[in-house]
Amino acid sequence: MSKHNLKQIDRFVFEMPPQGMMKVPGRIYLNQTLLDQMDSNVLTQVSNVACLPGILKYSLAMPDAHWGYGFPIGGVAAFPADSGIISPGGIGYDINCGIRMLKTNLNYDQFQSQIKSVTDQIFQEIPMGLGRGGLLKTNKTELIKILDRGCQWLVEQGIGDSGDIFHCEDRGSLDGADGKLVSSHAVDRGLSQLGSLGSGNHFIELGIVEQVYSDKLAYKLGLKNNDVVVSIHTGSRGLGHQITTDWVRTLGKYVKNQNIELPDRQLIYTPLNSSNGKKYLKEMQAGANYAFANRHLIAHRIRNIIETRFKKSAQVELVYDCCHNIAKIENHFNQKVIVHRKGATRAFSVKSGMGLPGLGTPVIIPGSMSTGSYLLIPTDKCEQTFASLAHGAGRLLSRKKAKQAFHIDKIQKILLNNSIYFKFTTESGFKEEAPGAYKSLTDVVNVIVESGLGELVLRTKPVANIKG
DNA sequence: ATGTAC
Repeated sequence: MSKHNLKQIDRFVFEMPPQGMMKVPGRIYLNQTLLDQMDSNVLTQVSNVACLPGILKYSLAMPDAHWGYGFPIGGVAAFPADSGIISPGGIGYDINCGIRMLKTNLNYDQFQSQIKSVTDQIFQEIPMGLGRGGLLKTNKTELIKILDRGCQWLVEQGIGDSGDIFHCEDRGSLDGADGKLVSSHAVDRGLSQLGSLGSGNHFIELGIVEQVYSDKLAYKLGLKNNDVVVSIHTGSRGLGHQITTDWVRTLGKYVKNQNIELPDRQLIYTPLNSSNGKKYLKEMQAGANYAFANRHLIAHRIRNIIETRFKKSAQVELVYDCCHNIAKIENHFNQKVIVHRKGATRAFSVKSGMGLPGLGTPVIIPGSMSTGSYLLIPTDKCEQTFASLAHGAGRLLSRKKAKQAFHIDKIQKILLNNSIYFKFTTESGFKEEAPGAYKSLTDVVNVIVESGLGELVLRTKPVANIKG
């Protein structure tokens, strides 16, 4: 599948007509620049996903789409909940990788003198990087409760408050999760990492609200110009990875035994209503609850750091927490479906009654470490995308290419020129995350806004960034 | 993304 086979059906929508085994068309939301920059393997992956049994409407790719395991990152696909399938490739190894934004009641002027020391303290106190260590020591019994109930259990233990739950996708806990099903290997990996950032594109960023596009929407979110915010991007660490590894192995055998033909071996799946499908769903939900709890614990420690430093005059509250890698059972087009979002954000408009009162589900879209984030509110038009939007700027260069292309000094210079203080765990990880390794966040957000899928609320500017 | 291989 090449780019010239794409048919432009709207200003920012390109369609891939069904060919061969494709059951539905592919649809990609992008502009000409993003199309030119896009790896053509993404098109192949979109068309491969379109071949999966029972896929509804379209195989979708968001404007930040790039190459991934089986499905593209930025891929969205829905299947009937009663007769459809679930596929680990449509969720990703890092189950419920996601982003959480916190707001403070401090403005830039009040915070400025403390930026470096707060960042240093966060860097020191939050476990990060590839190794071991987590903020909360638990035993297996407690961990199973976290797998079953996510943030809700933590709040019952006195960690965080009800506001932390309310401002979280699915209130920080997925029903149906069953921690008892999770392999002891996955549990063991999870025990030592609960409350840790990880590595790769995981980060903690201090930012300020630089531009407000909608006073009304920003007010509803409790944000205004110059407010200091903190964003946390991480997922389910080794536990989620191990759950996925376990199921990729099991389902690989199933697909082989059933002689199921697939355009790509990485697209292994199982019927959702099979015994394996139900188990995988429950384990995936348990992994998602672990990721919610992980972000919750990191946020809680950052809250303590800031509140202690500012002598209790400071308040740190959750703006919203969005999942990026997850499958959800939802209603779309008058049907109960399972939506796979892999590197995509849930986007229900206010009409849905989901998310926050009078808003819908806020969508936080972070860029590279030099660009900050956008906050948007989905419009009713997001029905077209099974209530999904982009999740970031999207990689332009692979990790390998980024490491070859960028020198550490140059990245540091870019950040210093932008007055962004930074800390990182490894030089190679830092290079992989160079700003130049990412596409333009403005292009991604423009596609969303110009195609009528989202309304801009505000943009933040980074003042400090920590890379795991 | 990931104790970057079973």
